[in-house]
Amino acid sequence: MPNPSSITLEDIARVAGVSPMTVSRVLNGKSGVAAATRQKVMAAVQASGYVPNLNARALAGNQTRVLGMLVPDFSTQYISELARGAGHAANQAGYELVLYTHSHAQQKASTHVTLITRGLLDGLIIVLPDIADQQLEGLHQSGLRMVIVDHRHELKSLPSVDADNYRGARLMMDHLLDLGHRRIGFIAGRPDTRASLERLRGYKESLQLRGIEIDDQLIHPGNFLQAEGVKGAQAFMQLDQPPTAIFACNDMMALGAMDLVRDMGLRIPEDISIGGFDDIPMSAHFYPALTTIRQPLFDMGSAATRMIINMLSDIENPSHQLELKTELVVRSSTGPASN
Amino acid sequence: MPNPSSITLEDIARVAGVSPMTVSRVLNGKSGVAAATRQKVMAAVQASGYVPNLNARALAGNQTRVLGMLVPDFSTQYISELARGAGHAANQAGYELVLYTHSHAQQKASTHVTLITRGLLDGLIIVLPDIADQQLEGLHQSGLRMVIVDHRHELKSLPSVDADNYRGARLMMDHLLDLGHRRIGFIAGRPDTRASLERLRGYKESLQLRGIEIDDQLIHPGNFLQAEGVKGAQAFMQLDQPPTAIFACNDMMALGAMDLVRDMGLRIPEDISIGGFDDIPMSAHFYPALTTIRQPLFDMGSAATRMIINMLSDIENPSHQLELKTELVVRSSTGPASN
DNA sequence: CTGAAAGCGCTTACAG
DNA sequence: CTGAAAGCGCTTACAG
Repeated sequence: MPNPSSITLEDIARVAGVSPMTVSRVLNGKSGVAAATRQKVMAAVQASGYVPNLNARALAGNQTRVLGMLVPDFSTQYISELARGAGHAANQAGYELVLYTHSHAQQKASTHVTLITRGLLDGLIIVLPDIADQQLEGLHQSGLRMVIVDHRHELKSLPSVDADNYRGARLMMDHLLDLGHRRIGFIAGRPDTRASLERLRGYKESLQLRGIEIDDQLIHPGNFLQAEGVKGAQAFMQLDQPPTAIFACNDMMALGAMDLVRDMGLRIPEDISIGGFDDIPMSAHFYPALTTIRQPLFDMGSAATRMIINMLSDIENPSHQLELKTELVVRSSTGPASN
Repeated sequence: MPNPSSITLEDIARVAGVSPMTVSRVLNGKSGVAAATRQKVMAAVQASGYVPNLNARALAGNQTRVLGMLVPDFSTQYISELARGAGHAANQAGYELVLYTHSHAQQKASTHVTLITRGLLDGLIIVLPDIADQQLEGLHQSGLRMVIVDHRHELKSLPSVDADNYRGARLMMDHLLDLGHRRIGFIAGRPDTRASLERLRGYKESLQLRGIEIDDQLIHPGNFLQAEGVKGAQAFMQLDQPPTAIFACNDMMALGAMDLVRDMGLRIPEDISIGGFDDIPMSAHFYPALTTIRQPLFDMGSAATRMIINMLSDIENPSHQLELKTELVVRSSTGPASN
């Protein structure tokens, strides 16, 4: 058996005694091939271990059947859950999913995106883009099939998938408020994300609805990273009147807040309650297990993939701006207000 | 400005008033082009936003300058650290790194690997392969540039990168033994990995060296997942004579063991010590912070990438089997034996 | 230092 | 139901 990677479609044609065209047809599952012919071709493919060259296929004008997912990094479970969902949906539909990041790249992000997309990918899922809206728009105009997960601002024109961040924040706040908390610290997320802004809006409106004044000292900037959770909690605990609860904009920052608070010798939730956002798998194993807002990450990933595949099939896709529900998951890090 | 994705090298040639050949030369940084010509071409490229078609480039016989990393899943920080390192080294050398998994794929893993590799990737890093050794060997024979990270068994012929797992296990055991522990439970990793076997060997030999008999009840099978850590710890704690320390084969299983032990109302490390392996970033934030063995994951990823790039450049690469050092990181989950 | 030709391995119209 | 031709956008020898 020769080296599979040097076998071409023409070789198969020769062995099967048909034209390359016919081999192409059976390989692509097209109709209009006699059963007997199909058999012969299949047999030759099986016997040789032939695998089509994706570059040639793509160049000849069709598609690669590989989808890309561009992520800010590989390090959080937020990303991995999204990727699991996207990968699952892609494979269901006969596509490959490939992940990449441009955090290290020297080139401008947009060039980078164009480069890898030109020919290699049929479509792209962009998670938490740190590319300017205008450039994204340009990419979209230029015909790149894409959907944004957790987009920046109000790109109403671009296909996107998000969770209902505002409502999620409201749920967490109502939970905390119902437990009697009145001073609640808020650690914000990356300020260039709509998700973060929406959660902040939920925080503020929840307070207002109960007639509680917003105290700017209780709002700390953040960036979704653990270390910022530590800093936020630290700032809060140095206040004359520290909060009795902290609502961190994601689970990793909640973890950071827990680290700090525990280092100070406080008990969770007896002395202070802590809530997160995301419900990454790990959060159930924090100590104490984290009360958080569940984003359907897996579903968001698969929904994004299905949207792209629909675009590829030119199927009309009415819901270009998908928003999935969030829900409160009560575990052990929140309890009645201590004072 | 026309749609960048429809501009070809020929368009640039026309605009710059040179032949396509010359454009190709400047794009690829080849010598033997007049400075003035180079300038003209560059200007045309800049103005148009031209980006080369990777498929055409690859098909024409060269390379894509994209490397792949095939991983069992995207969900653990063990993977993300490896990917960070690999991505960094790739970008340093002007390559892209793309991640993918075949866990959902219906097809046989090897077909899958061949498919995506045919044309799309210049080389492949395979992490914790669950592909039969023989098939890997076949892939290698067929000319695929690859390196295995954490390989299965004794594939001496394949390029690989590993940590010194045996020594790592010895370090943890010596630490525990020095703290006075005599009954130490061991939760094993995925049995088809060499890493797991080597750690088990380290466990056993450490005991023997101190003249402590090996008790099979204190060795529990595992698979590197959190849930298996829970089960292992559970089995140990039901013993007539439970261990005073547990050494889990990776950090995620150590986390599981911590979960269980705490649910039983035991204190860590006062009542029982727990040690892990990997030193994933999260482990410093477990409660209590985990004592573990550090694998240089980032470095392993970048070393693997550099090995592939060397192969691509036909640079002789003497050290085809790289083994990186492990070290003990003492934090708060281990302490003196309690009885 | 620069260019004309052939070809990489496929697929898309177009015939029959 | 099947095939001969042209072409996708590049690059590799080969000339000059």
